[in-house]
Amino acid sequence: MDNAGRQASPSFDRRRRRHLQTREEILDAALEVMSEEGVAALNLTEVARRVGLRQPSLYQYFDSKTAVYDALFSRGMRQHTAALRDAASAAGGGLAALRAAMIATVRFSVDNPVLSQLLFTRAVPGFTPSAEAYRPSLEAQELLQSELATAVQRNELHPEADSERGRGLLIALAAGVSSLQDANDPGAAFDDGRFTPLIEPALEMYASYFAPDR
Amino acid sequence: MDNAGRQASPSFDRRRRRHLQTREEILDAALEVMSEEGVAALNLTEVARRVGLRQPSLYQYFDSKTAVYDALFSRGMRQHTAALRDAASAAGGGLAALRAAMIATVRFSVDNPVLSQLLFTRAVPGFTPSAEAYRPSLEAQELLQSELATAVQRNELHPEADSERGRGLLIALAAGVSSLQDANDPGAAFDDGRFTPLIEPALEMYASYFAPDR
DNA sequence: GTCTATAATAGGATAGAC
DNA sequence: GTCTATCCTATTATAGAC
Repeated sequence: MDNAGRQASPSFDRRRRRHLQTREEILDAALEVMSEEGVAALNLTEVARRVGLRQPSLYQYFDSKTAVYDALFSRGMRQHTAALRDAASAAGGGLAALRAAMIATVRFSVDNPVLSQLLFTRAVPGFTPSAEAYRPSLEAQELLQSELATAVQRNELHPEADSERGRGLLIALAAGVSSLQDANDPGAAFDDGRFTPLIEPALEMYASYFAPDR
Repeated sequence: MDNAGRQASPSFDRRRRRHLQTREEILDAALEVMSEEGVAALNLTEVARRVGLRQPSLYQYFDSKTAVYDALFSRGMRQHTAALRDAASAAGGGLAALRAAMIATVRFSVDNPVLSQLLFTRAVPGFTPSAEAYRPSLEAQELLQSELATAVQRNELHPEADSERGRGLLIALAAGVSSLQDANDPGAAFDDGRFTPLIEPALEMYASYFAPDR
């Protein structure tokens, strides 16, 4: 191959690292712009300005505006899945992990409202995520399902909790609290939100509805 | 006044009715376009084409694109409030009315996803509804609160249900089910939705959590 | 890899004839 | 009240020099 030697050289690695770093900066700037102008109103000229480039130079990093959205989607899904996984594993599995995961999800949604719109709603007209970008969300689903099974096995929840209905209700609670917060107290962080504390009684309500002895 | 005589004449009334009717047709077409292209991607040229007019003629009916959004918002809020009010009064007040109102809200959201995005989220960048357009939603809030009070008085719900926390949880349930449906099974009507049936156990969960004897 | 210049398009809004 | 014509601006994307 032509570039076999170049791939092995340290300068090539440095260049590639720099390239990837600039890509990240572009994505960060894109999120900023979307925060200010709206998810659907991503403006590449403004993004370029913020990273200190001219607009055509962005095409060295992304093939199109849609590619920027897709990279944001992919990175966002990975971040969300990681947050969920970390919270669940720190809580030690089972019902405690489910609680922690749902709280982490609300926190993520509220602290990243723009990204959440991109990830969880159809806010951007032409955009459909690629299969690769969508994949991390499958891991998150599996993780949730596995913790539900654990909670049932540990006799922390009724077996009915580990059904499509039970899973749906759990997710609906997190989605509901997030959207309530976003609609009625936008801009507030998770820890300052007027509605985010509702996730606690919501999970309590869920746990008592699916109590093991029912 | 100059037009005192004209206002009294039947032809003036006819003309005014026709004008208002065309306004409605424009709003309907706008919703159609938004359904296909995205809430934020309202395109006045396309709207004009669908109602059989040229784009500049729309300015006889609305001063600007924002005015179209505002009229949609106003009409949508009135429709939602009416649906909620009708459902509640048909159910006879109290807990039954609350259930009916929440189901009506989910139905409205799922059957009008685009309109719901405009009403309940910040999907359209530059747009903020006028105070007048926003008013009907206050009536809906009062109605909900009054039925909560009734349900407590009738000993159908624990007094704690009629608190900010209780109200928040109730609304979060409806919002959660709606957003779950929209995100995971978009396009389906309320009666065919894979997730809309969750509103029933959700309300059951709510009622048992706020059972009067707890 | 970044730039200038520019193409290509789209879409909101206004002027003025009929 | 509707039209044609047009303006104006914004913004994605490409060509080609350095």
